[in-house]
Amino acid sequence: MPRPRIPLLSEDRIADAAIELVDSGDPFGVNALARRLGVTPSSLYNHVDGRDGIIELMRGRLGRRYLPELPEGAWDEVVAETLRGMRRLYAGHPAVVPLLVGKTITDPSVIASYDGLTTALIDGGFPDDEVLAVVAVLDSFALGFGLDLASPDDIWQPQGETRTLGRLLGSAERGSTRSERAFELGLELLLESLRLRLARISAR
Amino acid sequence: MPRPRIPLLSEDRIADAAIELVDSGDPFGVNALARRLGVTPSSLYNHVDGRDGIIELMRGRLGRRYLPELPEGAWDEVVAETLRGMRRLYAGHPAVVPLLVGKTITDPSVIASYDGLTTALIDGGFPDDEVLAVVAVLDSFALGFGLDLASPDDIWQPQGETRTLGRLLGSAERGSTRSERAFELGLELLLESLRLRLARISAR
DNA sequence: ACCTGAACACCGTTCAAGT
DNA sequence: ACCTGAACACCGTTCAAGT
Repeated sequence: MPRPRIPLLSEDRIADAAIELVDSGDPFGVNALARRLGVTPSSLYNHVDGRDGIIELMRGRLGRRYLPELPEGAWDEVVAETLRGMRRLYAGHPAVVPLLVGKTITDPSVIASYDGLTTALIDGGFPDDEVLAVVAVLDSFALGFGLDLASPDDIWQPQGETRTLGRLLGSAERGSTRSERAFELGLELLLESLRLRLARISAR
Repeated sequence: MPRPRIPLLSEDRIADAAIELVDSGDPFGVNALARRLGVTPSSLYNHVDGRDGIIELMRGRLGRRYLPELPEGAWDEVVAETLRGMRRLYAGHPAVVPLLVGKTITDPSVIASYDGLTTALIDGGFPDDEVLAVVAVLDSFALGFGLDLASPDDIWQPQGETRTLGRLLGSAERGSTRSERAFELGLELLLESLRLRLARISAR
């Protein structure tokens, strides 16, 4: 079946299938993705810039679905809203997180989300030369969390005796509840001290 | 050269060569590692449990080099000391960070480090059912930072106009200085509000 | 016990050929 | 413009053979 009248593939169809593939628990790969789309691996290269290109498409597709565009309100509301969006994205699709790390972000809607964050912080009164550091902190926190969600159920597997860790792991809440609590705790901690810091800056 | 009188390989030699390989910027792989060790890929399987096994060996080797064992002092000193150890580890070997994520931690010395963290928090007065969440927050933060260090120089690459992000990126400090400042900022923020939280808990 | 070399199934990517 | 099928270089892993 060469050159069908209406194309079998498109960027969106490829991105959606890729997300489905990864969500299903199967390892991500160009060949597996092609199989799922009922198509030859080489066909994909008519639409997409290789493996990394597909991953960037996934990022964009998910960003548009989960991240607020043009968030409004006070800086701390924007921060909370954006980070919660990231958390929902990562929680909904944990297995994609490891694919996203360490790759340059180009997707416009995701860029827009970070732009919203920086704009809110500037408008809120944080100094120019500090905003990117704050964004890096927030982003690291969220990403680290996403990876926590993507991790195997037992992140730590002590082989011998421990003083405290083993005991706590035994009685620990599992999975998403525990993780959501930890996330909200971290967000609260970060926001609280950011407010404090801003107050000190403003007082100068 | 089959079966030399003294073995060519050992876990430590393999781990060190793997770290060297990744630090050099070449992509990690069993074949590349074998080449660097002057050995056939299949030889490695006499010492090591495949690709993932090698990665866990790297974690252990680096953990022993950078993480405090049996840290002493107040809980917040232990937290700061441990996180700074992680930061130095990640900063010294950023390219290994992406390999470590999402894999179960079994190496005893790394386990011991997390055990030290949980023990310090318990001793400091944090309640049993909150400590693992706090550790998850701290770990997420550090790991996110490691990944930030491992990221390409331009994490964000806006294609079109932005309101703020583009301008800040233009005047941003680059590389490790910026990253270290952001790390210290984040650590400060987290510790400050953890202290606040603990004070509230104790006051109850 | 520890290394080699051949073999295996699989990976991402390129490209000529077809319509 | 968009798909196929063959081909390429490379990947991690297994295993019999050698000492």
